[in-house]
Amino acid sequence: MARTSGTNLRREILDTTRRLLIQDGYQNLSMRKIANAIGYSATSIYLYFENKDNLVHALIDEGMEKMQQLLLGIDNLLTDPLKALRELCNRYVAFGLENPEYYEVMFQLHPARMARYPVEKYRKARKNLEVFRDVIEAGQRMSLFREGDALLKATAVWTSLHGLVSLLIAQRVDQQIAPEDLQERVFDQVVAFVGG
Amino acid sequence: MARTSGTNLRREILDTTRRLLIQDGYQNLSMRKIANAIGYSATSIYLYFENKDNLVHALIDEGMEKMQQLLLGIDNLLTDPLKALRELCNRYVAFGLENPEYYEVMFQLHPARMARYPVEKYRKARKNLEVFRDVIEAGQRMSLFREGDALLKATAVWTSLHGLVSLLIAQRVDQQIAPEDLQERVFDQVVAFVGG
Amino acid sequence: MARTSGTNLRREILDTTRRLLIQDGYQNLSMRKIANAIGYSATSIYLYFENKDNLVHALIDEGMEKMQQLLLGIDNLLTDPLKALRELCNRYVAFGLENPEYYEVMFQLHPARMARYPVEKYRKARKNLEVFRDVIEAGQRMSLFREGDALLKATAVWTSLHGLVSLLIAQRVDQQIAPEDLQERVFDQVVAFVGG
Amino acid sequence: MARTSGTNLRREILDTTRRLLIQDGYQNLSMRKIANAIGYSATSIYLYFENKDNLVHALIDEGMEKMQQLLLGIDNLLTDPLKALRELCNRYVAFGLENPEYYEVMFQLHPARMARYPVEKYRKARKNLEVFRDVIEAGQRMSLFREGDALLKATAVWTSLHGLVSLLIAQRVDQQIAPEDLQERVFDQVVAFVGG
DNA sequence: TATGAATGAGCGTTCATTCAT
DNA sequence: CATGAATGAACGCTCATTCAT
Repeated sequence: MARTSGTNLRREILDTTRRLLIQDGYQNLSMRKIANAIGYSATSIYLYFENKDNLVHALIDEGMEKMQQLLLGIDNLLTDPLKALRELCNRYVAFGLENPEYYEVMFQLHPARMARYPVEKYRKARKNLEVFRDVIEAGQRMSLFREGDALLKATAVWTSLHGLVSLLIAQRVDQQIAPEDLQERVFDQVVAFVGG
Repeated sequence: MARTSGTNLRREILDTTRRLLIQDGYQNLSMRKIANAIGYSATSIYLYFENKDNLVHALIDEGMEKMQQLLLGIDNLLTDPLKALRELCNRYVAFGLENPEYYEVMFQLHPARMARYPVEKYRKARKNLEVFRDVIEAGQRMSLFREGDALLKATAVWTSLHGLVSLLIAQRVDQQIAPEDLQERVFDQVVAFVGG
Repeated sequence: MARTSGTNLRREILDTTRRLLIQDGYQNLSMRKIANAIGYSATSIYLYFENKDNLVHALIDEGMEKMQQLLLGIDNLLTDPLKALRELCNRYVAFGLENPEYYEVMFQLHPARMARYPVEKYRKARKNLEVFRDVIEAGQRMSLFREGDALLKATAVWTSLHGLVSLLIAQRVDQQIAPEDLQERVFDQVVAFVGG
Repeated sequence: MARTSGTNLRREILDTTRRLLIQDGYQNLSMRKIANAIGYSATSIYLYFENKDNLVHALIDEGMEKMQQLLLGIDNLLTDPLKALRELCNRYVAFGLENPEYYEVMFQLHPARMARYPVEKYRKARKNLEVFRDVIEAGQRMSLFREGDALLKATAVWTSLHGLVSLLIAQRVDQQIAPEDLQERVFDQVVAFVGG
């Protein structure tokens, strides 16, 4: 029985999968659980996604695009690199904390545990890193930032941000530490490092 | 059939579990496999560990202690904080990269997704952070490092290191980046931040 | 969308099914695969065949007819029974070995395990046997063959040929035995038996 | 709950599997069906057989041994080859008709549809053929049978018998033909061929 | 202390088929 | 004439766990 208009089920599957990912994590994600959660038979999922990997891939894809739009939405991205870098950090972390389900599949999943993430999607993933790199390069051109391999610097920055998001999501940060304090401190570290 | 004195089986289970964990990853860890590997029946494990979660908890516990010993084994830990900080970073990352699967279980497993990790074990995990804090405090006392909340700084440092290890383990670092370069850059960032 | 004139789809289904059958075997034959292969929806098949069994029955039917035509195409079928008998054997075995999966469905599928194979189709299957019988009878009339119940003799001949094809298809013949040798030996046996 | 003494379940599984094989054929044999039929959980089967293939292999093995004992039990096997050959045929066919479930997995299963039947079991399978060969050789030594490659002749004989059994089991023999008549005719054919 | 026997729940996936349009 | 949407049943198999001994 068709409950909603056709292609909406695809959306519903994706959304429910995200919800379950937050709740139970990737390890405990199962096609049946998704199906039950949306009130359809497990078989139905296969009408919209070839298999579990494909479903997760689609989710990763969405996440990458969302993050990219968020990062590219910054004002004066290349004209005010100092401010932009800080805002990049802000938005990256905000995205992670607000979309932990995306974040987990996007960045914490070991590729060996999934069918290889298709090459063309990796390109999309890399775009995010390139935003950081471009901003750093812009800052370098304007002599606001120290010289040095911009991609490497971008990756180092990303490393810190990723650590921050990961620990906060996994609730591994000591309770005595206020997340906002830590976040600010990490941003300081990052900005200081890129050189302001 | 009692092959060895009683409590040794507990040890054997832990050692084998760790080995299997490092070899095959958490996803592929199963009670049956552990039992087979040590040549006992699966049932026997339950004589020493209430369930799988408990066993894994005990393992995390041991991992934390191992890492602690590794970190505390540094020469002149509190007398040469500058060198010590860099060596702390070195050893932390080395531990993570040498035991990737182990590291994942220790730091990436979401506590809410396992039976609650007992509070007193969290204290042990915290010990590692405290080593970083103590070194930073020592440096501050010797006026080698900038002032500021040492625990917070330690956490920020840890954040970067954790990010580094996580990304490398998950093989998410761009192929154009040499891991050693990235590592050095992150260490620089950390040391610069703590202020040398 | 109607791509070709109506009843041609039935033909297309049958042809494709046969192709898939020969390619992948009965076990791997599925309605969805057939549908995909012809570029129609799975549902469409049901417009022409009540269910999978029916489709396969129709295919068996066609196979029987094909074989019959093959057998009836022999020159001087009833005028030179000696040569004809040997050629019958030749063609029967060739058909089996060239279409092993098809052969299996035609002769090895247990009728009780499919929806009852309609009686009138059995008649068509019987036609093949009758070709053998007719040739034997012709030979008897010409005093080339020994007397005796021709249908029974035909069945005995068929028995040997079927055994030969079956064992070769199932790859159960000892590797030391060259298939051609075996085939010749069996033909000799058959011809000798009918009595030349 | 242990209903019967331990190792009897293995027996029960094997027997039930045979029963189901007659009923539904290999294609429709499933672990669940077996489990249901014996009133145990599907999981339990895996305590006694590593997987479905292993279970079927065990069955094939049993069948081979049974048949071998049956064939080797003939009196004066090598001293009265003429009688022995006919009795071999008798017993072979009798075995097939009385144990169609064994027969199906033993001789009709295409190896590609199962995990490769282990090599050492193939040896056992070959033993049956060798009984035929040995009798033929004995007859040749006593100048009772015509000369010629005994293994090839044995295989040709087997071919006919296999065809007979297969068609009878699959109920493909025309209803006008009395099975006993056909059987006798085939035996005549065989014996005549080996040369008496 | 240790085990053999057993299980219920679950996994991803495929299948033939139905039904409203 | 043809389909898109959907499903229930089944598949082989693995898992953590229990329980009587």
